[in-house]
Amino acid sequence: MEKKTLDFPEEMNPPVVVQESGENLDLCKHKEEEDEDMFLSVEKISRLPVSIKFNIPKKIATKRRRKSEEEEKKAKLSSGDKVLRSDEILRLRKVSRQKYMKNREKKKVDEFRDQIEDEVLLNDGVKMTEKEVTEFRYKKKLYELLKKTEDDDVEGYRIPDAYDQEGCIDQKKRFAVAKERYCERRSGRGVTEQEAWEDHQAQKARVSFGAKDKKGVVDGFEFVFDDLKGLVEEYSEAESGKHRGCYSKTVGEKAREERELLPIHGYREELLKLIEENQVLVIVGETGSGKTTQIPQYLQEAGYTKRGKIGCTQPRRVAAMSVASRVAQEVGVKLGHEVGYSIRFEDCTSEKTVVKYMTDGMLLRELLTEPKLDSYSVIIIDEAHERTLSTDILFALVKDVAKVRPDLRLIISSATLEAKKFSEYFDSARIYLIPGRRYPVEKLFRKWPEPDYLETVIRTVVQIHQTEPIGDILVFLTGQEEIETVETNLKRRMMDLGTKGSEIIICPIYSNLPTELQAKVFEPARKGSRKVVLATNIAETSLTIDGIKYVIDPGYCKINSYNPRTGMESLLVTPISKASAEQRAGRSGRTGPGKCFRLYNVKDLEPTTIPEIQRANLASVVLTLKSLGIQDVFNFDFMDPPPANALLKALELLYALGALDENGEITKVGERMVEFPVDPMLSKMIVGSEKYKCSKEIITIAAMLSVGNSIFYRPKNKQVLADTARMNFYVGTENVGDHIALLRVYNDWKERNYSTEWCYDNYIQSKSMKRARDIRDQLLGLLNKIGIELTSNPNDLDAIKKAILAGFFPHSAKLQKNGSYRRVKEPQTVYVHPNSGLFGVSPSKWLVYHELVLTTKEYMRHTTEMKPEWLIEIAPHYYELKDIEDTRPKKKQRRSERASTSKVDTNKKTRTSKVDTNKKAKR
DNA sequence: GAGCACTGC
Repeated sequence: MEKKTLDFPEEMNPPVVVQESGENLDLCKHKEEEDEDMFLSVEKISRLPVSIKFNIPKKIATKRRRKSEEEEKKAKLSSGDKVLRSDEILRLRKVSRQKYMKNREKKKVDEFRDQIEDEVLLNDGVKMTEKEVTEFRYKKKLYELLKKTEDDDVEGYRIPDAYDQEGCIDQKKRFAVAKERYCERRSGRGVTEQEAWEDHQAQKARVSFGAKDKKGVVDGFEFVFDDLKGLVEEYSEAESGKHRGCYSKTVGEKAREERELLPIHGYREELLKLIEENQVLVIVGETGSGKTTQIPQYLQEAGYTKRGKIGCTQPRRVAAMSVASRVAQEVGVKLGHEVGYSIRFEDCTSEKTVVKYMTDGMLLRELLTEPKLDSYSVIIIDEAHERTLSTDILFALVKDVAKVRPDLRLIISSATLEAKKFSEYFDSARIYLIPGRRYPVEKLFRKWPEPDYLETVIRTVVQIHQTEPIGDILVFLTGQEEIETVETNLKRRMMDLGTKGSEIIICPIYSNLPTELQAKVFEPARKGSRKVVLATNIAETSLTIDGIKYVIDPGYCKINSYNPRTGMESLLVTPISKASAEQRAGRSGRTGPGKCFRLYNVKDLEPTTIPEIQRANLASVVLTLKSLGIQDVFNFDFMDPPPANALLKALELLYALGALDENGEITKVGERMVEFPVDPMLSKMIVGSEKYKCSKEIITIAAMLSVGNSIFYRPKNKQVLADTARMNFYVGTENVGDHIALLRVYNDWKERNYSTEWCYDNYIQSKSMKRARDIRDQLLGLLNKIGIELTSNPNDLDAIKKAILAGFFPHSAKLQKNGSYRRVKEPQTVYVHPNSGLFGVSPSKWLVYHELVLTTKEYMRHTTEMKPEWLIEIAPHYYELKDIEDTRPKKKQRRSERASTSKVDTNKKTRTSKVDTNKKAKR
């Protein structure tokens, strides 16, 4: 009580500022100078679009200061603030009249600047008009004149910062002040600020019961964010131990000591108690709380490992590896002994392993052999909010397992936005909040979407470069094409600007970029220059770049969605979700306070992205479920059920492939197929290769196809050379298709001893080839496991093509008169993809293709010529003679064909619905 | 003559 009145009079508490999105940006409890700055800057955030800002000195603002209070209220309302009660305002004034006036001043300055900006905005997107240029000059002049009279030494134009009345406060200084305060407190009172803070936080972290206490959860969570202030530096030092110079202690010792500095440390006992008492616990642990590394250790220390392993899933391989290595260090054991990880192609565990990190897909695979997870005592599903296909399936499966195993503990770790949903899903499981730790990120945004965001991106980069303190810039773009466009335009712009100012180094990064070119992103920029990273979504979660201080986020990304009706995939440029926006902004606050320039308004965004399970091809998912003995996939306990027609399509396909029988139960073939971690059509192709004595070739092709479309590298300036190199794999007497070409690429590479140089010479990505080799090795092992003999038939291309058709017979297409193709079983026109070796050569009449993609047209990717009679030979249950009949009289036959097709369709439907009914009956 | 974000088993 005393503390409160003495140090922080209540009337001095800044008002709670709510951004338009509803987030509480600043909830400082202590009245300090920077609080007011923060208040101002937050207020600015809610009103200022990002563009050239003019720093108008106080003078103008002073003139406008004496406006009525009503107007002030209005202004506050319009900026999204909660209006202060008028008595509070009066008291506030009493206490700090002068300061308040200064704030007013600033506010009015901002308003004035807004007016100017609105005018600038009118000309936004278009190139500089005469009017704009004149205005620009005029304002510059005005500014300079005013500057003379004001004793202000700020030069030029800049984006508003968290400034005080004198201008821009250096963020570092700001934190130095905060730290000073922290030191003072420590000496002045018995309680250190850290202790006080921990006390405070301990009250904040609260347990809530499912959705019943939603408000509490949200409030509590948002509360814990930002009052770290003075502690931020303390903590970050602890966290980034590797950056510290002196190593008098061993790395392990240091790591162990640092454990105690993590925010989660204070909640250890409470957390353990909760886990003991509750079978399922949803944990909201913010970035930097230490949950991923600490919880498994706490559980181990509490003796959980006596009953079984502690498994912790991660959505990404690198995460599983690096976290495991960190924990092994902290515990002081060798990685792979007591602490290990398990990812595809790499099992770094032993019999001793009690804490096991793994990818979510890996746990799903383990469930196939160990349905009750008997060897585990605790399962932690980390980053559950990312909602990968695997985690979504895992949710339902572990929920089921938990019912039959009361001793099993389940911890679901998620970000705020979805915590409530997870809790509801797990039968109102408890939610526990652990505060995180991170640097503050100032968010500036546009009220309206940008008409030409690439241009705005370039302008913002230039502006940051000219007006903001040193620090690298990260720009989020949707794809390679955009990255290349921005790169060339930005270079041009920088040239136009001449030599004044320091240089910028542009680093593009996207997953298809060869590794050696990707490395450039991680090199620190030369002294005096600034790095500008142009990245796709890869920089959102997958890789972290040090030194980023500014993030420019246009708010879009490409999302893959699968259309079950047409069986076609397409990549769509889509607005990101609020969750993504937060994640992107956070990328600027990793090593120090950051700034994020949003070229959109957060309030226009959806809260979360559509989960993958609702937009993916489900063939593989359904086969996995069937193999786990889940009969009724329609009533499976999905957190967000996928569309019914997507499930139906998957069932139909699996039935056609022979993986399911007419009752919808998994067959022998299906059991074999499920062993292979590839798409069901590919696994059927592998299983089918046994018959054609070419399993060796087929697993190579399957591996190459699994890698995707990143085998051939096609740099912009060497396209012709790259294309010529690619066509070398197609030469031969026969019409070599894309599948055979891929086989040749692999075999040639193997012949050259897997040479990287050979890859360079042939415009092939060695990274992809190495991946293909890994996959092939794995497939080889599995072939052995299920007892398919490794046979080779390299010269019988027909045998290989037939084996391909064994899996891909539904993907057949026939040439039409106009040169396009038509799918045999679906009334759909498709085209050979321009990247195919069959593109532009004398067309083959019948083709089998690997996949359909919708870009500018409906394209077949990876196609190979085939003979129509093979369709009947291989898939007599699927094709009739009519389907492949060559010549026919025009009208009559067509009608009959249509009739027969629809008949087949009806048959299929009845079959499927029969499958369904049976399942329901069984249930 | 088009163009492919990112993961995972």
